[in-house]
Amino acid sequence: MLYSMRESSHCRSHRDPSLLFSSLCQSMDPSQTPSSSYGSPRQDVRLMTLYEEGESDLLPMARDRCNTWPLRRPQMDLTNTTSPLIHEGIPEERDEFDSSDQLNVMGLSMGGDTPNGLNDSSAASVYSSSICSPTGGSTSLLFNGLDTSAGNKKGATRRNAWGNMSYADLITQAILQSPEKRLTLSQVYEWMVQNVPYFRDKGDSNSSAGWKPRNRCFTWPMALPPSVYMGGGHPSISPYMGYEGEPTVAQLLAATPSSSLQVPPMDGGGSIPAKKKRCRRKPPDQLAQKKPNPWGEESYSDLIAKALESSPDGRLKLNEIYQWFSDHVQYFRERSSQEEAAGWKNSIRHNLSLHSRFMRIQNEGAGKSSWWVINPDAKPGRNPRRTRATTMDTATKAVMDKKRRGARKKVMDLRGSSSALSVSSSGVGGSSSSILSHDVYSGQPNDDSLVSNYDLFRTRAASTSVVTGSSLNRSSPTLDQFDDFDFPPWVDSSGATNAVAIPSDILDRTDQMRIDALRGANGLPREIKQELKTVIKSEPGVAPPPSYQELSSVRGPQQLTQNPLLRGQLMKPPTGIPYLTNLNSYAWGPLGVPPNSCGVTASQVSVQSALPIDLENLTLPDQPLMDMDMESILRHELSQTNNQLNFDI
Amino acid sequence: MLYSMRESSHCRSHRDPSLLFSSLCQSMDPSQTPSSSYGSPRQDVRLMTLYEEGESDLLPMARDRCNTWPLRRPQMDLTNTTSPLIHEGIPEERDEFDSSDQLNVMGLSMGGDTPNGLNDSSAASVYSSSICSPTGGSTSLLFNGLDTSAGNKKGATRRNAWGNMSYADLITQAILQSPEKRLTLSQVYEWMVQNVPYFRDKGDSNSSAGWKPRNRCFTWPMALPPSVYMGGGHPSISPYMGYEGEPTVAQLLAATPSSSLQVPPMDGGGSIPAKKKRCRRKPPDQLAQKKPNPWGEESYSDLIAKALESSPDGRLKLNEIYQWFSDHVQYFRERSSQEEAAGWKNSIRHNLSLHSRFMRIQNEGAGKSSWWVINPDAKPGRNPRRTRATTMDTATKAVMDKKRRGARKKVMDLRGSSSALSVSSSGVGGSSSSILSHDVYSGQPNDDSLVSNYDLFRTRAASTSVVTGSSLNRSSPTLDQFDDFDFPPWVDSSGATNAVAIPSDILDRTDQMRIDALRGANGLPREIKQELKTVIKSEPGVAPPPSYQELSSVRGPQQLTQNPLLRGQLMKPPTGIPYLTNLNSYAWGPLGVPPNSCGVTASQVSVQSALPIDLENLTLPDQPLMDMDMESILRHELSQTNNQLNFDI
DNA sequence: ACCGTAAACATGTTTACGGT
DNA sequence: ACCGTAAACATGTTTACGGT
Repeated sequence: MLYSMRESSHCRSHRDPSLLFSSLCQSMDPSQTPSSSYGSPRQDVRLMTLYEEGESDLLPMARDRCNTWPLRRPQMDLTNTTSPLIHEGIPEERDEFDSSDQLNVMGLSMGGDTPNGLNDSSAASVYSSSICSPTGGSTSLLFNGLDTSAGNKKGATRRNAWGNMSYADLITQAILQSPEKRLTLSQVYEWMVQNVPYFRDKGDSNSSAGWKPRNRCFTWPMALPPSVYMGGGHPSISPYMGYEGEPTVAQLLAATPSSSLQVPPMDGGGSIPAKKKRCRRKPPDQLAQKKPNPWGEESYSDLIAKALESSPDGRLKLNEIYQWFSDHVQYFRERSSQEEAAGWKNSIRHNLSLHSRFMRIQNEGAGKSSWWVINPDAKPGRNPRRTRATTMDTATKAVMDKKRRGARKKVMDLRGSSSALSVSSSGVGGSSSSILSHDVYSGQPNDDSLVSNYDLFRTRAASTSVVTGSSLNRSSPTLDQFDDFDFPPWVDSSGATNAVAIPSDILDRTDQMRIDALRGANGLPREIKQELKTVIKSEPGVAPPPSYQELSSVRGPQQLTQNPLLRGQLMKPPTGIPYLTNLNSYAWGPLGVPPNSCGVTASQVSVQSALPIDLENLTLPDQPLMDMDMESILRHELSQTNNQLNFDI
Repeated sequence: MLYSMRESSHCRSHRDPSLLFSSLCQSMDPSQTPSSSYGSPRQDVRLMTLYEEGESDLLPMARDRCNTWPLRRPQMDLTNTTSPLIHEGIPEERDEFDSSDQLNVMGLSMGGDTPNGLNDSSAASVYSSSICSPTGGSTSLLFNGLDTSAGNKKGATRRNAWGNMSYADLITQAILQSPEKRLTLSQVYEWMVQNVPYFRDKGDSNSSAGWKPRNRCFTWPMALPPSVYMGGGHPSISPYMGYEGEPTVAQLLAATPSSSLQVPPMDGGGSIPAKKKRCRRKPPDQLAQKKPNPWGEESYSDLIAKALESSPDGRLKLNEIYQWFSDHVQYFRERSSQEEAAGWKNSIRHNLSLHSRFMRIQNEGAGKSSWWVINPDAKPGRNPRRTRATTMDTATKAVMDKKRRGARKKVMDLRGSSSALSVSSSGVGGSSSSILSHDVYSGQPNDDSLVSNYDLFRTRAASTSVVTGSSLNRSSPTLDQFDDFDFPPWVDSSGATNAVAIPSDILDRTDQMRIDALRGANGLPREIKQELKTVIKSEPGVAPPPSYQELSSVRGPQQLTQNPLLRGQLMKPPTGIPYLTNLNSYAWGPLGVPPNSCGVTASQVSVQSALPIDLENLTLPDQPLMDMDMESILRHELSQTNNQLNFDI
């Protein structure tokens, strides 16, 4: 029999809504925390409840295989009805439909029996199509089939969250159990959802990101039934121009392979162009609310900034940002399942990378992701975005090319030089010299308001970013990026002023120390300030910011109470008492280091008291440095001093 | 008609071997350089030659969508016959066969005409099945079809390397042009190869990584024909247990969907278990040669180390490592096409991450990838691998868990603390203090041979890696990693010795400066040393290492000639003239800084002459520091000095 | 122009598994 | 046990595109 297009519905919910309900509950568990480390097991342990075979103590976690799954809301939210957004939101937005939807168009009944006598002699495995299949209602499936024949030396180890069977095994099963011994991908998905408990809560047509193999390109139209595209008789669709060979009789007789059971989306029923046109109409409810986003007024960028500012250290890792979203915004909390979160997580990453407002800071330690901080040079509030790709014709593109590269370079400098401003323990000792480039690089009287930290940033980045070129064959394509670097207007890109970038280039890079300096310089946490003041006030003399809790536990609270700098972490340091970690970008500024167009003088400032060598005689190249190895230059310059370096202090 | 299994061959080569030849030439162009920056266009420009429509000046590059494509050699190498490896190597290795191979089993002829009169009214677009279809021999296909109906305001921009059509468009075309209006993925691939010029050189059944959508899981058995798995009558294969509904008559009549035309692999013809068993038999030629790998004796790890050591700076970015492989090893050079390189590139990344022999160093600047260097603490030659995953049962796993975490943590420390040893410009000034932890951390007399740089590394990493915990809700899962950190045996993990990690923790992090220090400490480039000596000798007084070429061009060669340190970059610096960038780990050592179990003394060494403040009174926590925020501690400690910091030097 | 969303990548980490 | 290979991820960057 053939299902009619309209009356067909998703098999699972069609047959057993209660099961769908329970699996939805699972997938919406807001207590779930995102995973942090690469590939570590024991995450998503909640899924263990779906697993019904033994040896459940060390299940590999189920991980998100795709970051860009389109985040359509599941059609119903049965677990959390407190948020109007869920019901006002995206559910009706079905113009970008899933492949199984598309496959539904033709409709197709899948037989419950095995009509063809293919001789697969499956003695061991017992699969039951637990929900949809006419043969079974069992929700507990056995997965002892495919491995039993071979000596399963490793059978004790469960390879996947659903058991020992690989995807290949499962798919093989699915295919073998199909009448034709072949399935479309959608049919395979469906089979998985129906027959593997683990996937049962992942089978919504629009929430299968984690395990469906079409992980990266979700617009891939899986064996679209012709009617979807033919329906409107779209004139741009070309006819079949010929596939080699003649179709077999069987092919000609074959029906369409669809088995999913949902109706096509409501999007413009008449003409569906082959070139998929995204249509994202804001749902009427939300329109009425005038909220720009379903979660409220804030943009992603705003929320990220909020998250970062709410962190005592002003920094968060990507995962922590995710978590902040889940913890603080109901909309995202309600979409924290693996599948649902992929989209907004993608947006977070996108925004982090895109906005000059944010800056990435390397987090040392293998396998640890970076810190994200507020860019201290970003104007408070929403910042203009960095160059964003826009579709334009070639000519425009060519014209804009150089400009764009320059703009992007600036952003890269800004963001990449985070550590350039960091302060080291030697900085504590008073010999940090990053301020040099500030004074020096502007090439004019000490105009802090004009120059800002930006100069510090870009100087260093311009000089350090190119050392790549030292590979033997000079074939590294990365060098091309810097061929036509745009200098800021106040920088003489061909003169000696650039040469003084050297001192800033070899700056220390204590990233983590730097973070507070950033905040001190500009990006102080606004929202959180009052919040933490309150905390401090409520526990006078005892309450450190959360990040000091370990410290407190180690040393006892009394030592913390006497420390004004501790509290100062979240405020601008009082004038005259420079922030410890603020030396480079902040503390030196107020002290009025005299501007000098020669970086050597600045070197003196920071170095002379510590070093007996005479760095004033440094001869610096009179060309821009962006294609030079700073290391080499510095080494050379020091060699000019006749190696009279004396480190025996 | 049906092709018999044996006589069938790949359509393309079957019909037009010359075209296959030319496209193979394209895909094997060894001059191709790997891409470097994220998503930047203009890479793979060689593919432009395949593009035959206008507006070719700004084509988006074709990027590799999948990193893990199995690297089977194409069946023939027509462009480069100088290497015996190509012909001795993998070609016959066909046990891990591609999906289209599998689909071939049943054979299927695809008609060249459109037998069914589906009414798609394609007025604008003209597709020709240029190679395989009986209708066309044209190699130039027009892709103006699908977009013409809608106002193509943005039609001027080519969205993909092959034109404006999305993958979806193309697939839609393919499907619509099929007799049944449905295709398997393999058939879609085949259609693409046959009908889209861009993909013409990418259509080898085992080299389509870049554009085939099954990007991440290549073992996905795409609608395997039953015979592949049923052939041996494997007992573990269960029968079809029931798919909902009844099969249609058409389904029952339907033939298998295969259209590719190759024979199944030679792998164990009798019983092919559903659980795919990887069989990688070394080809006989290679066996005879006794070379462990088709490219020779070296492991990936060896080659990577060679690459790094051959770099004047001892560091390379991932892309540069790729390039080195392509440039220096014929086997890889011959496999430098996007598809073919995916596998060995994956292996390179795998090795980089896996071996403690390698260390990643953050490269500042947004969007720039890290430097990879030789871990100075790695023993020369092949290093024992870091903990590698082994399949084991749950009990063993549980037992080993803690141990493994400890071991892995060590590796992480080793690798993550790269920048801890870096030297800053302030280091140039003489106030770097990273050696402190060396003296101090060993907690015993100055025994360099025993302690090694490892101590430096791990101290810092242990103390800095945990600052994460400061997020407000303490829910960051990353903290869990450090719950049971294993200290090296010579470290008192609960005593005061750890406290002195502080000075090293707040070290400067001039990563790039650090690299030579690393080499000085241990990982000096062996192979390249003689090579570069030769260069220097052949051009006495003029020849700098490659990385100084820009410098040379800027300043003229004479300045370089006088610089012993320049040449010293690739050698250990002469005693008494410490490497400029070597201060932390190297230069201080020979000077014999007296060992002291209190880090404060070390601080004095580096700081006292530069700073008026008295850091000797630092009170340090008497607990291990790995769960503390160094920033906070330092700030606190400085606060103990009553804020009498004076930076006005 | 800004933004959310989707997507295509590059880079990096970890686990699995078969061959030796 | 080491290694090559495959694979499944996480993280980060960039482009595209539609809505406003």
